[in-house]
Order: sequence, then C-alpha cells, then structure tokens
Amino acid sequence: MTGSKRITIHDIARKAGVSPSTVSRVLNSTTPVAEAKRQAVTTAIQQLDYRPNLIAQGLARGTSTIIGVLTQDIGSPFYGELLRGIEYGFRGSRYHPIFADGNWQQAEEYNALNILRSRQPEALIILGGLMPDAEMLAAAQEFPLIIIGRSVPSLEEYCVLVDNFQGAYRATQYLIEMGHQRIAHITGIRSHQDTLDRQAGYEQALRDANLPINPDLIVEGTFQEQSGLLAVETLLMRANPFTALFAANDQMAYGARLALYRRGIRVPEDVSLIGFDDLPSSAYTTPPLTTVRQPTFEMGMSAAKATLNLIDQRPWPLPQLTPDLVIRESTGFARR
Amino acid sequence: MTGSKRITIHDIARKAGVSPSTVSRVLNSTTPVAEAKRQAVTTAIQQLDYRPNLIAQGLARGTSTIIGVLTQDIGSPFYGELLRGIEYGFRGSRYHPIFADGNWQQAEEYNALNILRSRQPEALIILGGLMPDAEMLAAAQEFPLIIIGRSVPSLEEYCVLVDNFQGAYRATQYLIEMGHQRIAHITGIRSHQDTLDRQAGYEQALRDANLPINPDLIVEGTFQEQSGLLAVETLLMRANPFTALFAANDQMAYGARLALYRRGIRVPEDVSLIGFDDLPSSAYTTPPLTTVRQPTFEMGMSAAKATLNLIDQRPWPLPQLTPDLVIRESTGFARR
DNA sequence: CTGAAAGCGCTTACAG
DNA sequence: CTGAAAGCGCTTACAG
Repeated sequence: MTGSKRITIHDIARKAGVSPSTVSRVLNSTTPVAEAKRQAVTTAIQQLDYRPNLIAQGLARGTSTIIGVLTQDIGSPFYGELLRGIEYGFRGSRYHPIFADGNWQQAEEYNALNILRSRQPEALIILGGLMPDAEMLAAAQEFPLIIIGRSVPSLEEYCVLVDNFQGAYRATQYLIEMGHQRIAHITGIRSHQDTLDRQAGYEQALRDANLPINPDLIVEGTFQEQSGLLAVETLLMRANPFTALFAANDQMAYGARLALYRRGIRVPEDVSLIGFDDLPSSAYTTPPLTTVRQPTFEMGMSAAKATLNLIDQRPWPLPQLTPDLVIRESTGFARR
Repeated sequence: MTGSKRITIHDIARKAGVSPSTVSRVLNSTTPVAEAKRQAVTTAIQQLDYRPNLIAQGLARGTSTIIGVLTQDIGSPFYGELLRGIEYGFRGSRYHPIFADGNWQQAEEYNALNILRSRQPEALIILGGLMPDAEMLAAAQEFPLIIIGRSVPSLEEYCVLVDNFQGAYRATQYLIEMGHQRIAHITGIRSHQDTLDRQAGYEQALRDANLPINPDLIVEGTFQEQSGLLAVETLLMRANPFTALFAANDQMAYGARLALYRRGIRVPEDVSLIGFDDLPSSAYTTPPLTTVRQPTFEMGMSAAKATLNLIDQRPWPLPQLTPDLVIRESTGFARR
C-alpha cells in the first residue's frame, strides 16, 4: 500500500553525476545544459521513473497551477456540461481545475471559497451563486476571476453568460406566434437572478403582444423536476385554462410534462411545453422538448480559455453567446 | 487584479511578538502554548486575515490532503450523483478531491493518472475505466486505492460496486414474471465489464426460465441515448417481435423510448421498457421508467469514507450495495 | 554551461 | 512553554 521512498531531484542528480540545479534546468529547459549531462539526466529520469513534485515546484515558483472553480451543484445535469467544458478548456495547459461546491447556500459558498483559497489557486471561476456582488468584486481584487452564468456590475467583461431575458422573451414570443394567448410560466427560485430575468423576458413578450400578464398563470418552482410537477398541479387547480407552458428550466419542464401526462393532457396537442437550458436528455424526452439552448459546454470551455488568458495577462475575448430557441416537438399551434 | 503580498506565518509572528514556530503551534495545537501568546497570535491572525498556505504545509508535512479521483466522463448524468456523493463524503475532512478525466480511453486514463500523481495525492479513487487489472494493482501498491464500479481480482475488498449480473437478472426475471417471453436487450459497449455482466444476467434469467436466447433480440449500444434509439430501429427492422426491452442503462432506455414513440408503439401497453442506473430524471420520463437502481450517491459517499479510513489505517467497511429493481410505469403485463 | 547557496511557507525535532 | 535550526523538494539569481 505504501510506496517506496519518493524519488527526488537529488536522486537523479546523484545518478546522473550532476548537481540538482542542473537537473532542474533540464527539467524546465530554462538554461542551456551540456548535451552529455542533459543525456545523463534524461536517462536517469527515465530509469528512476521520476516525476517532479508539483507541490514543491509550486512553492518554489510561487505558482500552484491550480484554478479554483466554485460550483453550486456539481452533479446537476446543467453543471455536467459546464464542468466538461471547463475540463476540456484546461486540457493541455499546465493548469488543473479544482472544485468546491457552494450548494446554492451562501454560507457554504463562503466556505467553499475559503477552501479554494487555501489551495492557492492562480485564478478563480465562479459559477452563479448567491454571493453578494461586493464579495465578487473583492474576489476579483484577489484573483483573476471569471464568472459564469451571472452578471456582476462593473465586472461585466469577466462574465460568461447568455441573455436570460432575451432567451425567455424568444421562447414566449414563439408561443405567441403559434397562436397561444394563455401562456403559463413556472419560474425558478426567486432569489436567483436567472429566475428574475427569465420571468421578465416572459412578461415583456406578453406585453409586446398586448397580452395580459396573469398572476394566476405564474407559479414558482425550485428548478427541480418535482417542482415542475407540482406547479402544473397548482395551475390546474386554479382552473385558469392555459394552452402553453414555459418552464424556467428543462428539469421543471420534465416534471410538468409528467404531471400533464398523468392527467391525460397531451403535449403538444393540448398544451405546448417549452423549457430552458437544452440539457442533453431534452432531445430524448417524449416528445422531444422545445427549449432555449444554453451552450453550456462552450461556456465552460471559453471560461477556461479566458482564465488562461487572464493569468498570462493577455486579452481574454469572451464569445458572444446567444440563447437559441431549439424547436422540437413539444410545441405546436394553439387549439382553436 | 493581483493581490497584495501574500501574508505568511512570519507576518503574524512579528505582529504577535512570538516566533514562527509558536504561530505554527497555535495553528495546529500540537503543543501547549502560553495563553497570552496564544491570544496574541489568534488576534493577529484575525486582524491580518491570515490563512495558512496549504501547499507549503503539504510540503513540510509530506501530506497534500489531496485525493485524486480518476473519472471517465465527468458530466455524464451517471457520474453526477457519484461526484456529488464523493464531494459529500469528504466534506468536513481536511481532504479535497481533485478530478482528472479518462474519457473512457486508455491513453487518456494513463495521462489522467499521471496528472493526478504529480499532485501528490494521498489516496486515489478510480471510477471504472479500461485500465488493465495489472495497472490497478500497481496503483494500489503506490496509493491507498478505492475502486468504484469495477471489480479487480485480488483487490475486491477495495471495490465499491453493485452486482451488475444480479441487477440484470432481476430486471429480466421481472419481465418474465410479467408474462414476457420475447425480451430484447440493448447492451452497452462491449469492452466494458458492466456490459458483459449485465448481458450475462439477462441471459441467465432467460435460461432459468427455459426461454431461448435469441441473438436477433440483442443489439449493441454505446450507453448513450442515440444508440438506444438506433437499437430499437434495428430491432424493428429485424422483424423479430418483442414485447419487452431491457436496456443496459437508462440513457439508452430514453433513446429506445423515443424510437418507440415515433413508431406509435406504446409503453408499456405494447412494449415494456426497463433500464439500469435509475438516473434522477428517470422518475420523470413519460411514463416513469422502471429500472435497476444503483445507489450512486451512496457509492460515492462510501468510497470517500473508505478512502479516509484507508489513509488513517483504520478498517474501511464497504457497504453491501444491492441493485434494487425500481418498478415504475414503463413495464406491464405482456399482451396476450 | 554549472555548482553552491538562498529561498518558497510551513513543520518539527532539538535544546533549553 | 518556546526559539533557532534544519528540512520538505524544488527553483533561481549569483558567481564563476
């Protein structure tokens, strides 16, 4: 179970008949080294299967090559693609992301941030979260910082996000174009900015079409499946008919779809259903879900790339990401 | 963007009028320290908002407090719960998991392993993967090692997994009990042990019920949704009727369900459908999916706990995890 | 090109 | 109880 003595730069120096400094130099090719010695060192490294101790290197160089990533719910389908994108973005670089989860609770976020801090990250990526803007500004003082899925005033140029208002507007508008007039909305958690922006987009689209905003058609969810299911039950109990339903994320749309199914309400024949996110599985629900696509993988990847650029003090172009409406089969014309 | 000079143990020593050694001692409470000095140190720490540099500590103590986790597809829904469990299992400990992804490719797995190695992890958790058993044994020499979702000969006591054979057997048996005689199977990727075990369970259940094993009813998938969809198309083209379908994982079951839907084949009235994994969203498909549940969160959590125990040289009881059949609404009696 | 020395920020025997 | 010193495994001026 326990390995043999970890082998160090000194071991290979001895074996190669040079000084540790020289070994370090061939390792990092920072300074020319005589060919013979270089050879000796190289073969010694191979023979002893030596691998530099990154943490010692980190201490000596003052660089940890670690990027702290503050997540909110590692494990949720939405974060899955984001993480994959981040992981992909750092591949081949010498940097390695480490994750700490805030669990959508402020106290845990602070805690996670401190955990990350103690690992001396060279930059931070923060995904959403409930931390006050002031804290974000403070963090930006301390580290190169990229923020995903949230817009922080005066830090806009470090934020990677799609326009939630715009996405929701587009979704609602599409429903209206399809002839729907009574469009219900399941919101996310009130404290999230996404929730507010998406609801605002929904309402604006209604307004622009001269349709009334009916509070009875709006119900709050939690971004999770079960809440979508419950929301539909609530909506149905209110006996306020609707022919279309816009859920603030796909997971709630799944729950809503199930509630509808249980009541024998057909999608899209009786009710059109539209989500937000375009999770990978949304293309495989029955019927496949019409939804507002967030390019999550790309968001993660560009955040990673931007982080690398920030560290190297290069410009960090962030892509112009627009939420696309992906029209599948859960939406149709309103019944006449 | 760049922080001010990082403050160290010396800064607080100076401020508190003690030696760095003493600061270290109050930090770690390894040795009694006079109350007055302890106070001075504590307040200095607060005032300067000092946080120890974990990487320096690591070097000095020879402990990184890092656990390397080798994943295969961070971001897939199956791994989501596992990661969440792992994360949860390490909460409150001083250890922190870091992830590197093998992407289900041997070369990348080796690479990921080396990346982890360079971070000097104190233990390793390896999720599945294609690495030869011999490599796993070697890794176990080098680190305390826990393996999830795979059984490695002579390392059984370090493996956390559910019995795939048994789970598949149970699923198939249930279908048979419901009167199904022509049961199709969508397998996973051939090179995965899970695939083999699940198929074996399926076949054994058939055999035990004196039902024929019909190669025309078995089609290979990739564990992804699209392959489930394709598999059903293939099955349908073969014109070999079946009344039930067992997919080697939920994602393929989703794809299969969609293919069926497109053909107007009802679930469960015309075909019973059963998956494997019990992903969180499987409770919300239409109809909710009958499936073999893997307690992935618990698996992740117990792997983490076991790892901590291994590190501390304590016994590391691994739970007895059995795959439960979760009967929902995608299965029913065979048509007569 | 190359070695000896100092230093990265801590910890931990060692000697009071 | 406590300070000075050595050491963790590297890197990097500094002086040849």
